[in-house]
Amino acid sequence: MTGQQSIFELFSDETTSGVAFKNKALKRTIINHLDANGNTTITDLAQALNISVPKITSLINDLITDGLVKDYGKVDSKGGRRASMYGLVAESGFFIGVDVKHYYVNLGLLDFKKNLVTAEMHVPYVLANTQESFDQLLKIIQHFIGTLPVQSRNILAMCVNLSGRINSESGYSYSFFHFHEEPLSATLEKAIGIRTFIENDSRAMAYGEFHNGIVRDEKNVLFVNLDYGIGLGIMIDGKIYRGKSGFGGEFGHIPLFSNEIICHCGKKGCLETEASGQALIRLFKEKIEQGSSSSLLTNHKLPDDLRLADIIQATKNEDVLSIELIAGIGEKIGRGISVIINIFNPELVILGGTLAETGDYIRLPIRSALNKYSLSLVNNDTQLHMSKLHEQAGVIGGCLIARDKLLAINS
Amino acid sequence: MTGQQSIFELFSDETTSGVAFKNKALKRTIINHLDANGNTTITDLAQALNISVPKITSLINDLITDGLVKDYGKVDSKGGRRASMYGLVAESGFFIGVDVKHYYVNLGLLDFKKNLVTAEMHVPYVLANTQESFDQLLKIIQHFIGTLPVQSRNILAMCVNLSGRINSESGYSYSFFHFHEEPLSATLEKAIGIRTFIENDSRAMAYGEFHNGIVRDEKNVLFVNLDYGIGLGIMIDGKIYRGKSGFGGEFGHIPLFSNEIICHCGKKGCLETEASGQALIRLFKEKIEQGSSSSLLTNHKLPDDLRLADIIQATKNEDVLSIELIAGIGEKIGRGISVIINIFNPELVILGGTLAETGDYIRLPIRSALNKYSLSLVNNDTQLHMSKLHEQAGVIGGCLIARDKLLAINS
DNA sequence: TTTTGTAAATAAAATATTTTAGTAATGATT
DNA sequence: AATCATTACTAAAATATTTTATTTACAAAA
Repeated sequence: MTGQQSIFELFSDETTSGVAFKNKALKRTIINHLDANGNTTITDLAQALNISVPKITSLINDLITDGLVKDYGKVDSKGGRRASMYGLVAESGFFIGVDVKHYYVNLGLLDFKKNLVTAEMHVPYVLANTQESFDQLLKIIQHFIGTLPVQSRNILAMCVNLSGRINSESGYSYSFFHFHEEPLSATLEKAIGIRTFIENDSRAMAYGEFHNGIVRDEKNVLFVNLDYGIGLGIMIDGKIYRGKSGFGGEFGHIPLFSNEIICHCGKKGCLETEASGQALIRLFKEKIEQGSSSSLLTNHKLPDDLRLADIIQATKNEDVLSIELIAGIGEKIGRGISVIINIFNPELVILGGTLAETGDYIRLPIRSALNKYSLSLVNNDTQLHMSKLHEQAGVIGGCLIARDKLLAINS
Repeated sequence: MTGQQSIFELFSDETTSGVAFKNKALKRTIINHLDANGNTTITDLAQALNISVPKITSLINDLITDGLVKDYGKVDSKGGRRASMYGLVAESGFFIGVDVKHYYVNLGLLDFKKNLVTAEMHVPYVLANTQESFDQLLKIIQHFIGTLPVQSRNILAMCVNLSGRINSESGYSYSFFHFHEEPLSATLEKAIGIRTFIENDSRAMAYGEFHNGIVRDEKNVLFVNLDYGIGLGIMIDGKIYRGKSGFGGEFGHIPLFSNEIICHCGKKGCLETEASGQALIRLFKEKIEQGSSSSLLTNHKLPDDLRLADIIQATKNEDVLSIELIAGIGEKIGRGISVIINIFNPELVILGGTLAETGDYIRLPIRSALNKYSLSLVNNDTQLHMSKLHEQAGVIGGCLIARDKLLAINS
């Protein structure tokens, strides 16, 4: 009976009570259902939600006048009157994801039906913990918004992914841009003018894969982000797990090795010291110094700023040293993953991040290490897959987090 | 309007729909609320559940005629009419927990309000994977039920805790008593005549601590069971985590060491090979062979079947060798725990199981290992506490699992 | 004591929701 | 092409729930 209320109004509980409150809750339930199950009929909704057909009809009509739902035409029938299909309206709202990497930024725009409308990949940028770097990031975001084909007031929310320790609930980032008293999310929100969330990069990528990537019905999934560092995104019971202060999934710093390499976290023996992009680069340089050869050498010298992307590219050109080193790294990563498989007994482990782009070169050694180190009973339950969204995992994940946080989905 | 329906009826969804279904759901919600929040008033319930006062009144009256709820008298007021307090009825149903250890069984009876009515501890029994051992266990359970002061038809459910790999959803036990095609829970149910669930011992103990022990409002908690093996119970978002097939928390077999000791799981380097009760006994025997002295020696010889309990007792008598070895074990356990702290960033880690009964002898080396191996930011979030329920954790946890599975609480 | 302010409980009225019965639409069958 | 069986949808009736108003109960202040 309300009609024409804004999305923001529908998704806030303030000052409503009694019947109005219940109707709002029911509408949100319907939107959630349509989101999770796709377009459906009134009869199906009534059955799934245990609400009478006339009531669903009236709620759906409300949602249609609100512009959030529309009639997608009739279904085929096998005898009997054909039912109308109702579903979400893609254009009723948009969401921005900003995936900040070490040397570039990816940005994307998602519509209400979870389609990626636009993506701008590899915008050059150097992430550093300075005010200049932050200002630079703001400019990149503002420029991106300027290029978008949608009105800015239809952009409902944004999520910025950063590496390091982030409490996405409070909005504080501890590893980067922690310059003010106020949470980073609030600073961003003021500067950009859009409701903003922040999230750890690995968790955002994981979120993308979980809700718009390779995951289908699995509810307990691990996503391993293989990049300069090694990150972990955890989905439990269909929800992203963040830990007490948002520091869950610090997989790179579990003390798995008995070496003397001091990790940038200050401890010794971290997984990351031997099984990460950083470690790969270190080993690569060591090998070259010891006289190994590689297609990356020009005049017997490595480029000054040898990047992970270079080595990954080299494996695609069959560079033997790169391939060998990646196999070694993979074996160690596999040992790390076997730890979390034993603990989580997940349905699926996804390998993502730049290193995962080497495909079987990294997957096979990981697979064999899992067989070696995981309990077979536990291991048999667990599928190992490569990322489906590849380098877009972060943007898509970011957009989805913005969307789902705003709509209170999966929370 | 229904009145006088049985608990089983209320907690099954079959063949009900429409208003009747919704009323059942509401009643369950009320019971859940009373369970979680204790006795409360109609006004409070109406506010908390967003249901009108007259409706709550009528549901509460129904529950009273059902015998599930009763009036606990008036609250004090500071002006205004005094409200009646309503709460669950302790005697409306009972639950049995059976905690099967290596050398004894603990049994307990819990009432509807989560009070432990009776417990019979340390009933002698030797756990072995044989039919005889199983039959013996059945006899112990039947005898216990015979001694109880409540009618058997008021015992609503039972849970049996076993070590090893257990899928509590399907009811299959893989490490013990896997003699038939049918799930072990079904075999037990037929033999005893009470609705039966089975659960992994560490998870059951964890469940006890989570819902009736040291945990207050924490939602992300780890329970480490230090016994002959080393088990892990995981609470995430207030719910016990079981993993895909119920094999989650295989903490004892993470490959943390680079030793050559073959674990009983068949792998090398498992945490359990160096940080567990088994390892403690092995080390103890080695030390004695190498000429160390201990109060456990009689005529320079160890008892043939040296048990963990003996060594734990010895520490209480200030036996130096036992204390030293436990400190060493603690250090290694601490390294293992630091792995899961980094991954989970939990609010609380609870140390339980027989080894935890050595108190500070085990806690302090664990604590110092955590400082050494955990990321400090993550570690600062995490409290480390000893078990509150001690050896009763298993029985209480078992009873609670039976109760909560039947009532569909926390699921 | 009486009054007053406040809150709970109940009753009555107003709304809302479900149920039931009936109508519309459609493919399959005759 | 007409009828049948089936399902969606809609209208009206029946029931349920909330809202509002009233009564009851209680402590503190006058």
